[in-house]
Amino acid sequence: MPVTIYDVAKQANVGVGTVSRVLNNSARVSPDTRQRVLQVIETLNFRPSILGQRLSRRRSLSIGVIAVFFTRPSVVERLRGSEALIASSEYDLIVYNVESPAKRDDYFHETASNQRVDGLIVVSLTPHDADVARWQSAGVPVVLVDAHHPSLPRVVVDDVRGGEMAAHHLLELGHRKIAFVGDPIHTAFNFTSSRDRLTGLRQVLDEQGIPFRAEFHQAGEHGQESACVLTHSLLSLNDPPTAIFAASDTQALGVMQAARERGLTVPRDLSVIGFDDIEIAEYLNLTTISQPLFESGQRGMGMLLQVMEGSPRAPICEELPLRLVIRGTTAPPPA
Amino acid sequence: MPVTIYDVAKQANVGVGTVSRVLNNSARVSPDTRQRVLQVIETLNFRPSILGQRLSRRRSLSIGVIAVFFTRPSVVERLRGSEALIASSEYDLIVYNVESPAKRDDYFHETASNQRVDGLIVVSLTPHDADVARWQSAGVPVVLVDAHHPSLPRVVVDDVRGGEMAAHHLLELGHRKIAFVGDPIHTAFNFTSSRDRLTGLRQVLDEQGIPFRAEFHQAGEHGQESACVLTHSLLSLNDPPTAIFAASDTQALGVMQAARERGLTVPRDLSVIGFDDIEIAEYLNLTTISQPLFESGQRGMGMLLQVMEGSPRAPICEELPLRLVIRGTTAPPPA
DNA sequence: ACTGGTCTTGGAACCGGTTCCATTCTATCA
DNA sequence: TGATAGAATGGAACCGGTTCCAAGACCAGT
Repeated sequence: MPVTIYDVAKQANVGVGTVSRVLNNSARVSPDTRQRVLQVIETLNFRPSILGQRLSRRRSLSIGVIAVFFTRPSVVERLRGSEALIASSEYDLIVYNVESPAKRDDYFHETASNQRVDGLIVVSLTPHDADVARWQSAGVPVVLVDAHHPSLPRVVVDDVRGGEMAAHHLLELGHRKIAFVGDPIHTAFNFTSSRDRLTGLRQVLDEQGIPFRAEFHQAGEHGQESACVLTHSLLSLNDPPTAIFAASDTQALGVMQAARERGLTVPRDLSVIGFDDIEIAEYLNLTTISQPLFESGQRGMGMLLQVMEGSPRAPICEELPLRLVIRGTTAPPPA
Repeated sequence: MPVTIYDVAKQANVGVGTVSRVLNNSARVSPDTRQRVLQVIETLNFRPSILGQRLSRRRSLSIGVIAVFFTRPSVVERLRGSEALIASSEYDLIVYNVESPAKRDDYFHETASNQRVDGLIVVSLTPHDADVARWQSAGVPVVLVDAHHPSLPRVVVDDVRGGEMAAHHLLELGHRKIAFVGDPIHTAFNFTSSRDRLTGLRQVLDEQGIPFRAEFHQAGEHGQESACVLTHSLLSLNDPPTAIFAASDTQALGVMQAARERGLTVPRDLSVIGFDDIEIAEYLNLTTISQPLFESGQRGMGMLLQVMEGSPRAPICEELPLRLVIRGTTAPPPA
């Protein structure tokens, strides 16, 4: 039923090779032959089957993105960046949403065997050496976004530095009692950003000779509700913090909610700083460490396309800049 | 280099047909032959090429989603729903992000020609009859989410009814001066929801004999900033509204921002009601009309999978329920 | 007229599966 | 024992493109 390249060839009185050459308008075809073939393609309304192309070229013409996808606004923003760059290419974008370690491993495997994708972007997930080896032996280029592996190109931010920036800001405002609300140190997904941000905070406090009290470190499942609960226990302490650094804006929302529930005014009674600068942060007037989310996805895709073009240089680690965005949720501590 | 079905066949001393039968473990193969083939598959670490399968089955084994994608939180939520359902199937999810009418038309065309996708979900975009005809003649099943077309199965909400619900709520609180902030009546994408929600509002006002003043209808580009600007002009009127119905939560954010900028307290000085119940609405304590976003994506995908299984019944229009969620941004008008 | 080179072209082989038909083998029954 | 049905299997044909090789056409130079 559908019209194939053979139909076109017959109709135009040429061989299939010639039609193919016209389609991939590269090889040398005489102008009038090309014209005739194009004419027939037009009248028959022929569109080459992508399935046939994919098999014969041994390329899937699609790029996969594996991410802990929709649970975090930051990830959506990164994905937007990747999509923006791919839209003008010949590739389709396939999304693999990870919701459990098992799912992650599934996808890591699947993308490495049969030629499901020509290239892969992995967001915020750290692959094991075995995963990397599998991708390499399968010849699948992989770029990491917001994750590290020594033998993979990647685009990252310096989370430790980000933690330091938040710490300096709060110290400069006069805070000495600074608490941290973040993810668990060990998560099923091996997330490192929350841990690194805490490290930055502690480094600065150490330098300044300010002890970081154990009870000022609160960790729990990523999310607003959890952060709210953790903040309540912080604010119930005998000597509560005057400032809270949340490992993400989402968690900062929970912190502010807890403050509101206790009748505290931010930033008069409590300063709050977040991380990421997701869209809603501006509306909420949240002071935060801004990282270029959209750009990270875009640059990751850019690097991937380059690698796929065949520039097999040593894996690049591109570091995107962080920026302290001072808005309205931080102020000097109450007198 | 990669191991094929022929390698397996030779090694196992059987024909390729037999290997194929084992792979699709359906046809009758003797137990010990199956065992032997599976053994060889294991030792050779054979994974059938998805590209070969796709061509021979003439199916792309993937499902596309066309959406005005990442610009709206509500769309992300719908997409999550679709993804959740597809993850356990054999299909890959390809996302097509529409950013202009031209892009939309591109995607509408592409998905209808060559066998790019086996099925399609279209979110919040209304296809033309010509588009529908093209998909039908190409045999591509399509399901609409948050959009209408008489010959396509779809999952929708009753936006007019939603407008009525918002109107009743505000009237019951005692408001008589109710304004509306929404999208332009005619958008490049033919969005209807904002228009329908306004219709609902006006119907109720008409019934109650309350005139709807022309200057109380403000329309502009979808988004927070635009809504903020529009609200300022509403609040600058000689006889300003006491309540504003925003066509979406995103726009309600802009409304509240404008109120804040003018030193007005919500809901004491001004009541605000939104639409959608996106995630942030709960945090902001926003009164809104809640629609099941996640579920809409999920149900759409469910319908699509059904249609693809081959239940060619008449196109179903499934209507999801709306729900008034009273939170903290609506109150009786100031005395 | 013959030689050698370039340009254009046809079509077979191939990519890696699925499917169907023909064949072989085995068991059952008259 | 021979006929027959059914199960198991091999492999050619096919899906719809791309690619490569050989061959034909054409031109210039001697």
